Amino acid sequence: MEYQIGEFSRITRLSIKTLRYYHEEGLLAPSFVDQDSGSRYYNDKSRARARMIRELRALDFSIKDIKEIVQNCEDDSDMYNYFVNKSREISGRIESYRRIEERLTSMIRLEEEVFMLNKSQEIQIKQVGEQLIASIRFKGIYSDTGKKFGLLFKECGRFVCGRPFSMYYDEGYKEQDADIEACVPVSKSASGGDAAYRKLAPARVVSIIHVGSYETIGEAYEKIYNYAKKNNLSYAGPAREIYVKGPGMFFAGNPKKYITEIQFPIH
Amino acid sequence: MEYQIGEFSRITRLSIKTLRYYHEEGLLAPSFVDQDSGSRYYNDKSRARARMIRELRALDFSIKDIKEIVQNCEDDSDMYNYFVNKSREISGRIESYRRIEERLTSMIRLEEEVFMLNKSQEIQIKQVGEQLIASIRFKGIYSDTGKKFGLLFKECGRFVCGRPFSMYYDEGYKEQDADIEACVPVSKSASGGDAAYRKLAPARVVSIIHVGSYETIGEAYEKIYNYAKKNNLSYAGPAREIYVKGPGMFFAGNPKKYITEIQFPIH
DNA sequence: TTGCTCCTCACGTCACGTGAGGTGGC
DNA sequence: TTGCTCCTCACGTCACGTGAGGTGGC
Repeated sequence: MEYQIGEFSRITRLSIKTLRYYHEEGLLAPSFVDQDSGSRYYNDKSRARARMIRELRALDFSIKDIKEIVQNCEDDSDMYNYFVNKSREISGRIESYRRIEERLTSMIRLEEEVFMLNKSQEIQIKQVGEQLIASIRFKGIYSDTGKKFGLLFKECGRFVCGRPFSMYYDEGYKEQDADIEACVPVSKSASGGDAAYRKLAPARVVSIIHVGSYETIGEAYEKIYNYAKKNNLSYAGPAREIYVKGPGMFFAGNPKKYITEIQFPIH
Repeated sequence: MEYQIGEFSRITRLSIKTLRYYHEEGLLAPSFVDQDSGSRYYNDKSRARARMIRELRALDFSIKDIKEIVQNCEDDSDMYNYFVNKSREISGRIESYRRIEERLTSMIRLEEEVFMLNKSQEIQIKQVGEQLIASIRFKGIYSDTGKKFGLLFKECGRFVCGRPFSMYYDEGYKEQDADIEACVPVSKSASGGDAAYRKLAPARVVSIIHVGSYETIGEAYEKIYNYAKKNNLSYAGPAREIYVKGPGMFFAGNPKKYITEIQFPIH
């Protein structure tokens, strides 16, 4: 049987343009070409070939690969090496997409958490679990903390598994020479770097979410103090400031939208 | 600080060509362009932007996407929808690559088995396990079997989990009206189609590998009969012919390389 | 003069898809 | 004449990379 290109296209589910392209590439020549009109005609042999090309394309082989395969192979087992190489290539691609997916979902989760926290601005008492942290304790001014986080992120990289936070060891506010510990939750401890690793015991905390720039964080502390007094709570250990949302990975963002959670451990 | 394009390229790990392309696309304009020489100069602001573009490119966003993002977003959380969509897209791609990988590895495994069988051409007695099969039993000539396999593959599709085989119920060779069952191992039974599903009991079998076209399969039967006589074995149930390697998925291949395993159940 | 860094412009990539404009036979 | 099917030719895609050929300042 002979088929016109339109018929053959429907039979093989390859578009007319694709068939013409394969002809041009010398990959799938029609069985006959009318010299006057230039019309292409295909037969059953072309059909088998078209099917094969389709299958190999579906397995992500390039036109160039397929040309080579039809040149060199006359049996499925001759294609063994091509399959092995292609499989490696595909595995590699899956792997790198998987990594991208992971990063995307972690950022999505992060933004969803931020969204939730944005809504719950009540003071509450809650339990926080034990966590492994990497930290750098130093004496200096508040704005030095950023650099310490930089070091921590550099050292812990992909083992970072939570938001950075700092702990304040002074009894009150100090402009200079403050005793600060920059911390980051990690999934694995290491050594040889700038960071110290330790487990932070579980704790009961009074928590408040502060939305807005760091300049106005005093208001949040005020609320916590008032709450603690009213409810007769006594502090246990240094306060933690968790940087839920600050300058982002991509945009510095609007400081009015920054989110900080303050946690005061209590007995 | 201002940087020439070469310096900036090393800082950002974006090639000079890439930087020029981003400029042309209006995605990352230099902070200053020398009108005489056309030389581009970049500053620290360009640096932050370059970093962002790099990150987004690494997450597989297109240049067009990134243009839109920098237009519409001023905060990481504004990118939420872009992340969600990209994540879906990537998941889809992973899924389709996973399917390709699966097909490739199954074909690789198949060819490896064929390779192994090609080497072991001794008669042997072995145990075959229970298997669920889909089958069509019919009376006709040997060459009808192909069509039945066609039906079975069509019906069972991706549930096929082994090589097709046929069972012969006649006592001797019959040219016509032979009583044949075309079978295919499956992982799941169904109903409503042409196939009957049942479990094939485990069995002890005498097995021989026949390499070569089906025309010469008589030789293999001869060897089996002789072996059975010499070892006083008595048959239990119909013989199975397992089509280990016939015309391939891609190439018809050389019939001299076809492989058939004959299994004779024994007591 | 040589070397270095920068520039623009044109072309290639990969597997087709999208027209525009035209033909031949019912 | 209209409709249908076929054709060729040119251009677009996406994010750059690869030259060729040239410039300006040390």
